[in-house]
Amino acid sequence: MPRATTTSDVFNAVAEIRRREILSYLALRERPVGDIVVTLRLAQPSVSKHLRVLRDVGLVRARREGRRMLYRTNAAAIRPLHEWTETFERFWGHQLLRVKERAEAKTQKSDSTK
Amino acid sequence: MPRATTTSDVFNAVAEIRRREILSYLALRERPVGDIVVTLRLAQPSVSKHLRVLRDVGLVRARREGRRMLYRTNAAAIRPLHEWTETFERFWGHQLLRVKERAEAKTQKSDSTK
DNA sequence: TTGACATATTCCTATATGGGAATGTAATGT
DNA sequence: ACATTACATTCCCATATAGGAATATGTCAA
Repeated sequence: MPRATTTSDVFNAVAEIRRREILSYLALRERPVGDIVVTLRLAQPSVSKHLRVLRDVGLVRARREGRRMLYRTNAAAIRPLHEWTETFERFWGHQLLRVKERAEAKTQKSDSTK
Repeated sequence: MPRATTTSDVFNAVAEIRRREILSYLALRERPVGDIVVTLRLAQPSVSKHLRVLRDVGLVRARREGRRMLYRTNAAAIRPLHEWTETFERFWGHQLLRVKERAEAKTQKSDSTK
């Protein structure tokens, strides 16, 4: 089985660094494709393809303005990612504690850790 | 060019749902491989391979205890991900505002938005 | 209509999967 | 030494890229 599709979910979509860069760029404000091409120095077809992926998972929204397409980041779609990482937040502190605990256990050198 | 390696960074490593499940499971406490196999109902080789990826990017730590290998999640390695998503946090509110603004603009139906 | 501009799609290719099956390796018990 | 338990690695394969090149689509201007 191959890897999951980039459009299968937000996690897969942001796995690509170019797409993360695009998201950061479009978070500030709406921009036409050409601006992304120039600013991030990517080939135009490449940008269009990345935007397609981001659009499919709802990470960006688009609207047409004349010949140009204006894209902007839909920050709300990043929330699931944020929330998932947040579930680990409480363990950051715990792990420091564990290091301390192990250090103490070592000092006493009697506990068989089982 | 193919997709980046799963071990290229944390973003790619967590793109796989099985690996996210493993991380959640190992966040609570240290576990041997066999427990993951039984609990998450995955083939043993599959679990070993996922653990290998997670280890390579520092998302889990391992230590041997007799025949068993005990793995645990290294929550700190998830921080970069958490911090990246956090940069978008301030836009969640802004976007709600924008929706409101657009709704109001529509009501007045006079502004040509440019 | 014709041309120019802006973006999207298609075609091609090398590559990195993730799962299944089979096999390799390490540690323990007898 | 040998069998058993617990993991790790290797081999095979179908599949989804991401980039480059070429082409298609859409919009405006003269």
